[in-house]
Amino acid sequence: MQSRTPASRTGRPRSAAADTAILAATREALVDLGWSKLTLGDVATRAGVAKTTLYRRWAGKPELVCDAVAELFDELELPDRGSLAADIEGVVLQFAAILARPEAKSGLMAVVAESTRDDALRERIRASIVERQMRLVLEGRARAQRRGELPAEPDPAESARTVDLIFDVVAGAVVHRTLVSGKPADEDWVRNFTRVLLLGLTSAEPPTP
Amino acid sequence: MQSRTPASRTGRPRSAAADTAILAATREALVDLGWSKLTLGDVATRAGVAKTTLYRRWAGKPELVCDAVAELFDELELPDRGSLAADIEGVVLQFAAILARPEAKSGLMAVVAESTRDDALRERIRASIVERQMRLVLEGRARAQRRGELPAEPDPAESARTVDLIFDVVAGAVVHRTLVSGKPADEDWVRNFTRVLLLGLTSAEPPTP
DNA sequence: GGCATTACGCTACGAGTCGTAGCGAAAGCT
DNA sequence: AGCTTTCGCTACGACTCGTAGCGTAATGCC
Repeated sequence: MQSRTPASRTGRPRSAAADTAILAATREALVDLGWSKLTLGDVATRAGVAKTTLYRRWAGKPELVCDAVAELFDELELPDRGSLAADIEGVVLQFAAILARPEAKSGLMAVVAESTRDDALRERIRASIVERQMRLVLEGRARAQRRGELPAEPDPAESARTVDLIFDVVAGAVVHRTLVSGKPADEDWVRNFTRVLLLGLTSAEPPTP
Repeated sequence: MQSRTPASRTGRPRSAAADTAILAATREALVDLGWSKLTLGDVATRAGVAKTTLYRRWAGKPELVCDAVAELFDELELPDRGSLAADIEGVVLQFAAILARPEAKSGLMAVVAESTRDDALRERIRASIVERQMRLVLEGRARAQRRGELPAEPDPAESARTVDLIFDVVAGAVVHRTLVSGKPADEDWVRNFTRVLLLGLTSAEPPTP
């Protein structure tokens, strides 16, 4: 996950079971203690490994929690529900369900907060968490364009800007609803949100006089 | 700010200058050290007060940083720029400018992360930070309805739901753009965002066949 | 003016966490 | 076999936390 892959095939290999046990223990500790009271020593005890083993694999608490939280987003999928609106509603509901879990709530925002002063951590988050979400947006958009539900955008720069905008709006709204407003992103809310988003993306532009 | 107001008018009053010095020192420490390395002892030294004075006024680091960050949002205003689109663009640009400052980046997300396990802190954030932003949404919407740019919504429940949605979309998108995607919410982005949002809010709803 | 009351600065303290070093044993590869 | 790397364990200095205790300063009430 984080170790160098180079051809160091000699010596005792690292226990793969330890990795999964540590990441599971990290999520368990996030639920029980939250980010601030979570200590690496406690995680090591929960995982049944020595504290030193943890420090050999992860540089610190942010990196460990980043990897532990990232696994939560592995289950995100983009099933074909027939229409763009239904596809969006499905993915957003999945995303909201993950964010509703306490280990995601406690961990995700804290790691993002740390990343504002740590470029390496920011890149780690981008690669292991954001990347996967962004890919769903790209897939969904391409599928909708094939269906003719969204206009094709020939200019690649303009297209990239649109994808970025969609991504920030969707992910940002769900996160803000769940973590800041503290209200559930339930089916009613998602339906409303999807309606507004789709109208915004598909409506003809007014002449902006 | 956080002390009880009751008629305890006897005894030496708390120094108001100390409050402002402490909050300013907190923001300064946020810039220099970030959330995780910020200690109350260091803040006390920067502010020129004793560490015990800090603990007499604030329960802990999250409460202190919450108050320090909240003051950043005092400057938010809603000038009348003539049209709803221009009003939104103005406010969003103000909001983005605040979020671009390092003390806001480091502090805001960390406090929100803490609030996921602390109801009192969540309420403190709501009252001192979120409340003010929400009021701008309400004002802007009422103004737009007076101008006829947005449809009047007679049902109060439906109206509240719409306002909540707008708020989460606007604040969430800007925060996500700035802190997660790590890209600036500049004029181009804000113009694009405002266009999509307004189209979503003003377009006639399709009959969802 | 004197008195009660509260805030302040300062020092010191136990408790807890951090990240690391050092050791012997275990588990692979050639 | 022999070599190499990981693992579990213990112990350690350094640091931060939040609080207690004390003498002093500033205000309101009489």
